[in-house]
Amino acid sequence: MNERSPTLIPDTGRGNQAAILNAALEAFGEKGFYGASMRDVARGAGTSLSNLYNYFPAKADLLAALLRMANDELLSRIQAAVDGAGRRASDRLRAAVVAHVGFVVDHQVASLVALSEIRYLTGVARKRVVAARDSTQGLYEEIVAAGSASGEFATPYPDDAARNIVSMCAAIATWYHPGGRLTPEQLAGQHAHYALALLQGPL
Amino acid sequence: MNERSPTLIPDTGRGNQAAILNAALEAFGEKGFYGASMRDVARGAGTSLSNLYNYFPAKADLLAALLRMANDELLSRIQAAVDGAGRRASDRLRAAVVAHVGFVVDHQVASLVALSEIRYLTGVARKRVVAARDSTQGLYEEIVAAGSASGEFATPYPDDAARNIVSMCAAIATWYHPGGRLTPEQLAGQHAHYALALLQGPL
Amino acid sequence: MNERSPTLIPDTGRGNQAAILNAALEAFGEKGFYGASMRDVARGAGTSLSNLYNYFPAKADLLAALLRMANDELLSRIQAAVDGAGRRASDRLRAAVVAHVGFVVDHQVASLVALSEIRYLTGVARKRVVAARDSTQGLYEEIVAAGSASGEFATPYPDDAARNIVSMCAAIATWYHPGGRLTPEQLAGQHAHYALALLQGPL
Amino acid sequence: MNERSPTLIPDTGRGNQAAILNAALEAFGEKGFYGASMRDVARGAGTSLSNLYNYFPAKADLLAALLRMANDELLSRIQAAVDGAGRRASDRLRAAVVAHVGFVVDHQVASLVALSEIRYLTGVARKRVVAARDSTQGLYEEIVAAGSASGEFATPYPDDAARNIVSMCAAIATWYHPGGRLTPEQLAGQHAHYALALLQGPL
DNA sequence: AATGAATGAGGATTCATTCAT
DNA sequence: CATGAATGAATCCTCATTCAT
Repeated sequence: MNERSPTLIPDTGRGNQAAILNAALEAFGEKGFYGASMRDVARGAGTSLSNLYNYFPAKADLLAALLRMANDELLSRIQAAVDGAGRRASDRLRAAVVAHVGFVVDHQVASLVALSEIRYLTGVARKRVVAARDSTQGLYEEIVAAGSASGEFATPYPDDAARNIVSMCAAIATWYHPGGRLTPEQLAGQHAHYALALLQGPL
Repeated sequence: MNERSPTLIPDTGRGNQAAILNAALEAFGEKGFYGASMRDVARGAGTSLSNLYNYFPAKADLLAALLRMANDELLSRIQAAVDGAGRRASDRLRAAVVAHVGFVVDHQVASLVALSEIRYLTGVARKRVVAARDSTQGLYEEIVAAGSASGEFATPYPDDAARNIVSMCAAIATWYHPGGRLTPEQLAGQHAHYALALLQGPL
Repeated sequence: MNERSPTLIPDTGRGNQAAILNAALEAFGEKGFYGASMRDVARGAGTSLSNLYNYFPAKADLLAALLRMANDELLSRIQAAVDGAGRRASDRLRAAVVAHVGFVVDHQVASLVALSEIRYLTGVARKRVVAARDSTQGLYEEIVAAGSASGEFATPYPDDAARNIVSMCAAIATWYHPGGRLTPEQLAGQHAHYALALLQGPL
Repeated sequence: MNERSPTLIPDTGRGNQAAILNAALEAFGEKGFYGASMRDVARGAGTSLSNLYNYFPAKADLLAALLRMANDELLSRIQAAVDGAGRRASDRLRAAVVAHVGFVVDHQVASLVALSEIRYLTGVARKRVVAARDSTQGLYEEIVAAGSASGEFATPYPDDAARNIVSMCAAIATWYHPGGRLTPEQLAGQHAHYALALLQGPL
């Protein structure tokens, strides 16, 4: 909960809600959606099993809430970074990637859960999360398209490149260890470099 | 089982073993390791629940067998491709990526399962699969290192670049649809391009 | 639950706990630990299978609880009887045997289960029950040793004699039928006689 | 299989029958009738699961065969010992007990199984084993009755005393350890003493 | 005799969820 | 809001047994 990590899960004032969500995040992160039980969540949240249902009517709603928050936060971070960047597409892209990597590092577990447990969402909840994810990718596509139009980028496959940028950023969650060889800032810088590299024309 | 898809699961002669593995692959792919039940697998294999246990003493052994096969096949495909390529690092890298993408496309479900269900493996089984995965990445690292030494590549972070190449190839399994906009060959070519792009020096 | 049979299983207030223990006792007594299923116990207790696990986390815990109660009650009955008897070792022994036989008759099924199902206990639970059993035998050994020292008894093998006394009392559970030829009191008197007879010197 | 232990299980010449019975004895002794599985028995006998059924059509038949053999051997050993003893009831009783204890020590596991697993026998098989057991006790009752008639014994409860003699001998199986404090011969002598002690009149 | 494959019933246990308080 | 008790369905897995070879 430091400066770099504005809390993902809002303190709603409703006593245990945040504790429950945090416990669910941890449980899903450790054992997966099916592997984690509501009892695990209750234990982690320090409340009773039945009390969970006063906040979330079903297990899937816990996952849905988690994924919605994660995607919203990711999207708004990237959006804000892009808005604060200059006109040039490369600057905007760099800002987006730096924000993206920052989010993954700040909320690694949430990123991991968002990556691997979305499949267990169904119906409306799933559609909303997928839409948010698409919005994120859309941001990248816009930047790439603008850069292509302006001649800054030369990639023959703008949308595919955008997707790969997202993949690379998301994949960080699967291997990152705090305190590793690279600082978060270095990691972000590195990935900004990769993103720009992907947008080059034929070599 | 066409030319592009040498069977992942060997026909052992033991009647149902292949059927069981295929059913498990399908079930794990669709519902995840915990989400799929042994009944699902039995149904898919056209045998009785209890008979599964004559072939695999535990559910986790099914997953372990699947992941071992997938990783072995991926590794040997890439190895063969690299061995058959020329001397130049860029040619070798291109061959590796093309083989990699080919595998993911041929065995998309297995690739997806290998990507997302490995976490449910424990003990020795997990170690073996992780080692196989590391071997694959090691292949890329060798190629990148050789190319860096020869001056073909200029990336300042060779190992990180190798990891991102693997991430991009693996991620294909999460979105690819046969019959989509790109043929498998185009997809492979595109990713070979991305791989080389990642290895550029400062832009 | 009459005067002669102060309840073995305490009414804890927790609604079903006593019912579950009683049902388990009956089931284990009738079919043995492995032969009885948790479904049998649930049926006997008039509750659902899954609800059993709110009270006892495993089948073995049911057995452990049962055996602990039986041994505790046996030990405290004998202890109380001995404490209430006079100084003479023969009086104390007689009191112990009478109490022992009384327990076996009052709680025949529990005695039988304690005799034959203890083998299915493992780990700490087993150790505790074995210790309680040894305590009971220790009571007899003390009495016999005291009587030997005072010259009341002349047996050349005091500890072996004590063990046989216990064996004889315990064995009653394997054949006793309420309403048989002997009243419980006669049976107790008879066994008190046997116990003293065992302590004779060379004939 | 030394001189003191003429094999309980006859070598029928039918290849594996003896091995199967021995494995069943060991398995039932270790885990109990329900706790041991036919797979355990097959493994112990070094044969296949299905081959068991060529020798014994059901699991219960294995137990029945075992118990029949054990009881037959016990009975015939006691019978022979009594027949070889002199006229005096005390000599005959002593001989019976010595033979009885010898059997329990020689075939401790079988004795234990006979003691504790008979409950899992049903129907005719059970009746036959119970009858054999009653015959053994009958032998003791005859001796005691004869000794009572002749004035050698003075017990007021001849049949109950006989039962207790049997109980004491049988109980040896539950605690005996080869190489313990007492040699088998000492143990036998001790129990002969106890048996005679039980037959004394009022002390 | 001997075996490997097969099966239906049932084993203990855990699940998400509900309800009365 | 909060809880403990309760439940039916489902979990993985093992069972004794059968059958074709």
